[in-house]
Amino acid sequence: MEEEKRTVRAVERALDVLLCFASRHEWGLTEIAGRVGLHKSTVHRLLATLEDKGFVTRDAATDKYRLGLSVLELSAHLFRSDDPSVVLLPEMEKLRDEISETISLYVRDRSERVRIQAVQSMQAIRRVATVGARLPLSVGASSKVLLAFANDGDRETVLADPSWPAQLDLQTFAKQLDEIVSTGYATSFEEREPGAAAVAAPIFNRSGKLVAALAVSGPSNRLTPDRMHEYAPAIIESAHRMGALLG
Amino acid sequence: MEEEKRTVRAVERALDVLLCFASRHEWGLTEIAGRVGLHKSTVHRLLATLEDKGFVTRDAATDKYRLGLSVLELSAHLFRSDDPSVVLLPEMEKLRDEISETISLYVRDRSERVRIQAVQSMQAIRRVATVGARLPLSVGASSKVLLAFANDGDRETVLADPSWPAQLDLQTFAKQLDEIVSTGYATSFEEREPGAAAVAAPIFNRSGKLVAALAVSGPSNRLTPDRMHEYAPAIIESAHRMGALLG
DNA sequence: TTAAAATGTTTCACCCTATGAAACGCTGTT
DNA sequence: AACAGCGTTTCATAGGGTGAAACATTTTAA
Repeated sequence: MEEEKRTVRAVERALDVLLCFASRHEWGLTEIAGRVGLHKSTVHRLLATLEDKGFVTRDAATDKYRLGLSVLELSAHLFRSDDPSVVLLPEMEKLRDEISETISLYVRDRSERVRIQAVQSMQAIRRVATVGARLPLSVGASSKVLLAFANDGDRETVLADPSWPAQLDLQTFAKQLDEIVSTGYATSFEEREPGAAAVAAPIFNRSGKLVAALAVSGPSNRLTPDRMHEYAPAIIESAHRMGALLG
Repeated sequence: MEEEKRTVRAVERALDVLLCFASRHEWGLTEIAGRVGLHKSTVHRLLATLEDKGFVTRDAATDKYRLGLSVLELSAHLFRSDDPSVVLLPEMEKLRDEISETISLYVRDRSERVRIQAVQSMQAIRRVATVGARLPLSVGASSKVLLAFANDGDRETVLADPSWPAQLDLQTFAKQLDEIVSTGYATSFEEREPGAAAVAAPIFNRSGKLVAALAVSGPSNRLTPDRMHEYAPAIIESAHRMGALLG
């Protein structure tokens, strides 16, 4: 039970502080202290360090903390030219132009998924998808794709995760995933967000490894179940073409 | 001389490690240790912590370290809808369409400048400007604008900075800056990069505070000195309009 | 094939340094 | 004027970060 961790506590805490800014732009010192469960003076020191290195700044007006320019600097180097989010962008735009709905690209990160790329529909009513969003793996079409086509080991690890919602019946969920494997795509209708629906298909690289989920999402009155199944073949085909572009 | 620093050493070091990735995508442990001047085992622990929190990942193939998805997550929250880089984007695009050269937006950060927004020229030969780039404050049109229109205090602080290039004659440089204040804009011709030229004008917010520099840059054979002076009025006017949009 | 070099990983004893309680200063509110 | 809320600073304590060294593993050289 000892679970030796070879990490640095002070750094862990500082990064927790930094990650507060993934859910809100501006934080006060006391707010952060409350959220991360540390003493004010500790957080104060951590923030001073983060500020010194440019990872946070203080808003001139409100005096509250915000993300700093070092984050921007790093984000410029996040992706290489051969990364999925770069390589697949043109194909995503093509699919968007074909279907006229918002296209997202998700990868699994432990027991969550992260949207690593998005191109927006140009319709007046549209799904707006922000790159970088971290979402649960338990709901949504792309979640189910990422789980359904994962290695058995990965799938089990995720489902056994303590953060997994207990009310979900694992039996029926697993059956649902197996169904997705056989049809080759997944749909969700007002599953995570009311008024929104999505279709998703897996992207495998040339070695056959699941790399990402390609999702089409939009308002549920336009993206009806019928319409989604109608789009599915085009999405799967697009996902195939994308896979061929990856190492 | 003691200069009490109320920062956390371990965190400082971890952030230094992280900042390595601002100059290159992939790093090996030993490389990083050499760069930041720490022992392998120390860096190993710091990297383990950063990895645990998702700030770095290890490339499946090379086993080297890369930036992780937490950085992407944070970068999505870098700017609020009322931040310059967001508010000024449409006006930047307008200027780009008018002049057909790449437009950049810079802010000063201590003794450097950071490109916080950019829209690219659509010409075949163009200046490519990446958002997040950190550049010296000693050369380039926007540098001179950011210094020329800064508070006297700020200007002096920067020029007194130990990182300031010693070979630059402060007398003539200061005179140059004063000239820029009177003309209202600055130019640079193959100053920082051979083959590149730029014109820049200051953006003041409604309170009259210098917030950013607006720069037009392109290849020096197209953006000749004559052409730059010709463009200047339009750039200044655009910068004025931008300032009116800022609090 | 062996030897050597380089890279990443783990252990461990020492002592530096991160920690949180408490007190302080400041600003705005009642 | 009294109060509440926030950020800042100080300080004694012990908990934890540190780097040397040894180990494991892969890559390069001979």
